[in-house]
Amino acid sequence: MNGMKAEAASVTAIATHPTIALLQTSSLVNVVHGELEKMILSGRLAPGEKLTELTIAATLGVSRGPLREAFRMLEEAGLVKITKNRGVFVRDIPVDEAIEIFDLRAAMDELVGRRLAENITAPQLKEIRSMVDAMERAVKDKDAYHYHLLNLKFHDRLVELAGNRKLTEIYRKLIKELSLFRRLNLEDGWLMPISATEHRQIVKAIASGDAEIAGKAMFDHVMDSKERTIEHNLRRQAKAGVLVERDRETKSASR
Amino acid sequence: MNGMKAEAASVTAIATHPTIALLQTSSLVNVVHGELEKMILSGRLAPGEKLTELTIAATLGVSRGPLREAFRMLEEAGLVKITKNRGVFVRDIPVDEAIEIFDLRAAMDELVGRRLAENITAPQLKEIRSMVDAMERAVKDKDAYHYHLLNLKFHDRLVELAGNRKLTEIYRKLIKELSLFRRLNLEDGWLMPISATEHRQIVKAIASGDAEIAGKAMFDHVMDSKERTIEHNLRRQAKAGVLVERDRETKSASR
DNA sequence: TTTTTGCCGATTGTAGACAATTTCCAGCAA
DNA sequence: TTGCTGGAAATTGTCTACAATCGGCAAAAA
Repeated sequence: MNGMKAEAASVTAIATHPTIALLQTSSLVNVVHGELEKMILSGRLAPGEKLTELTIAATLGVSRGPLREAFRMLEEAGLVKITKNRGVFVRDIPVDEAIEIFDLRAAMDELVGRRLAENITAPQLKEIRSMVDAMERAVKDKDAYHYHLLNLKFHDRLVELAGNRKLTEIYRKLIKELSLFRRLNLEDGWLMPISATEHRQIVKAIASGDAEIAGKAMFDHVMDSKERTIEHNLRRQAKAGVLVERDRETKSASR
Repeated sequence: MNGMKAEAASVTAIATHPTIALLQTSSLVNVVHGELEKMILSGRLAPGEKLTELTIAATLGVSRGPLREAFRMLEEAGLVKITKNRGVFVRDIPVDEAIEIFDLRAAMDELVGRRLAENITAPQLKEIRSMVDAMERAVKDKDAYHYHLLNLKFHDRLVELAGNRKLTEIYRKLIKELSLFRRLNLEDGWLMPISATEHRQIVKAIASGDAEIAGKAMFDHVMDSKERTIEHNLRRQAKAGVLVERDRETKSASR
């Protein structure tokens, strides 16, 4: 590579390179953890799926040591479940737990709403307004997927703007877990307009500066979102029957 | 237990022994994790302290593998910080983060108050009343340590009774992290009476069945508790001077 | 003196080997 | 067919060994 002679100089110089800086801070464990998380959240590794150490290790090209450490992190984050002597499985969030997470999120988002009403700045307000605009365009275009992404981003940004890092951290963990709730993703197409309207109201409440109203707007929105998601999910399950579930299990077992 | 062959019977019999049952469900990793957590929360491993793998491994009588896995779990839980190629350190929660945790806790406890006001049963109400009684006795006895324990138990029980397992899980994680906030533990002796009074009000509000009032009582209590703790902490720091801090850093650096 | 450079010990990162446990399947009996 | 029983294969749990990296110290240069 580049001149190895000037060692000291090259060290500081190299550290500015993003890829090298990454190597300096993140070990294999971090990389593997990130990789697995992406695979789980994207659905490439489906809920209930077994993660065999040797297989995954070979796939990612690492040994079992770092992989097991990454598994422990994912377990603590609630994305996988480790059973002694049996292995690691992608977690499947049951409806009860999804409901609990929504309720908790509602309380957290209420806090977000209050804080934002008190502290938001003009440019920040402008920023989230433009996000709402983008979502309304997605509604008009009937682009459910895009709307879904914007919606995630919108709420994430609101939490971030509330300025409580711990809150942000836990909020994001909850969202990740929630994404393991069966096919919560998109498909809630015809509900977009309602959701979009509520977003407009949220921004209005925040802009008004009334903490309680803004908090309530956020709280109600999440609770409504919960109702919609759960109900939609139950309907799906009823429609598809339990056969789908059995089919999926059989397929993964035969692999 | 019922008439199987000798072997099968003995297996099920053994499983009833608590220690054996533990061995069946928990691996070395879990044991080590639990042990380290206890040592950290009890203060035996102090914030900022370095946890050298070989040393800890020798102390606990395990190899580095399981220990490292336990470290990863503790890191994800926010109890230690892992720095690549430098090692594992017990985390030191800065004031900012403690404040953030209190604010978040307040929002969560507000939810707890609301839920309890709506759903609490008579025997449960009786139970928490008796806990408040016990705390008031501790106040009379000026037993700060006992009060501290009862206070933790009281709030933990309230969260538990709210019936949201996810909420309970995260609440407990936050409490653990918060316990790493410097000398939050006890020492807030003269503030006990105020806190005790607020507890009485909380129970009253819950018993009234008004969700919003109960929620607000919980919220305010946590926020007051935050103010007391932070202020108390700052005063301590000011009294001791910054010299202590410098001294500690110098000592650890020279090691 | 102050700074720099090179080496050495200590510690962490990763990989591989061995032990323990579970799972799967063939074979047999009811 | 159903259910049980061995035993082999697969998988996980743990340990040990080796490689990579860091921090500190001492010697040399400015």
